[in-house]
Amino acid sequence: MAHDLVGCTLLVDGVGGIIVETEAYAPDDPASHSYNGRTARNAVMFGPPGRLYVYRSYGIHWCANVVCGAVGVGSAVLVRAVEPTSGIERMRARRGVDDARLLAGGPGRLTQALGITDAHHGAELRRPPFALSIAERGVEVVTSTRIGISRAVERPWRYTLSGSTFVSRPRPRA
DNA sequence: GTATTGATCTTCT
DNA sequence: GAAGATCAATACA
Repeated sequence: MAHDLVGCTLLVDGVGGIIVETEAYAPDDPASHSYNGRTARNAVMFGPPGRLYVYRSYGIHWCANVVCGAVGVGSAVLVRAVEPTSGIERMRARRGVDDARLLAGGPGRLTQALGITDAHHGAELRRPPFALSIAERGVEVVTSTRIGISRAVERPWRYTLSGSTFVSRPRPRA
């Protein structure tokens, strides 16, 4: 799922772009919020796939995940970066920056640029205001280790669009 | 260019 | 009480 989401287009109320960076989080994964079982915060991860799991990160930002797998599994894909294609001026207004790479390059930036908050927690991605369209064929995806975590660091579950300059960190940290 | 730190909510120990 | 799926501002090289 995480691999296939790269290259797809994600819009919220017409604002968004091409997903260029994702990370996978699995139930048996110490870095996953679902690792210690179901809680009030992560309950959406254990629900039906295709919904949005939104959580507060470091007390400041929102981060957006696509719930996948089956009901009761507890698996999700963190959307880490988008290449802006639609509603760029609205993103600039929300973010207060000019550089397109800083509009939605990073999980916290992305939610701010697309206007995603806890109000969208549990929402279905197939229904408005969301729009998720399939990738074109021939998308080249690079696999690397995840970033920003301290547990299960070795798992190669980060997926980026080959050659994209809109990822949160161009080079995976060594 | 890299390094350090403050912001400040939720969960886990 | 500490740590965390982060970002931006500041200080240095």
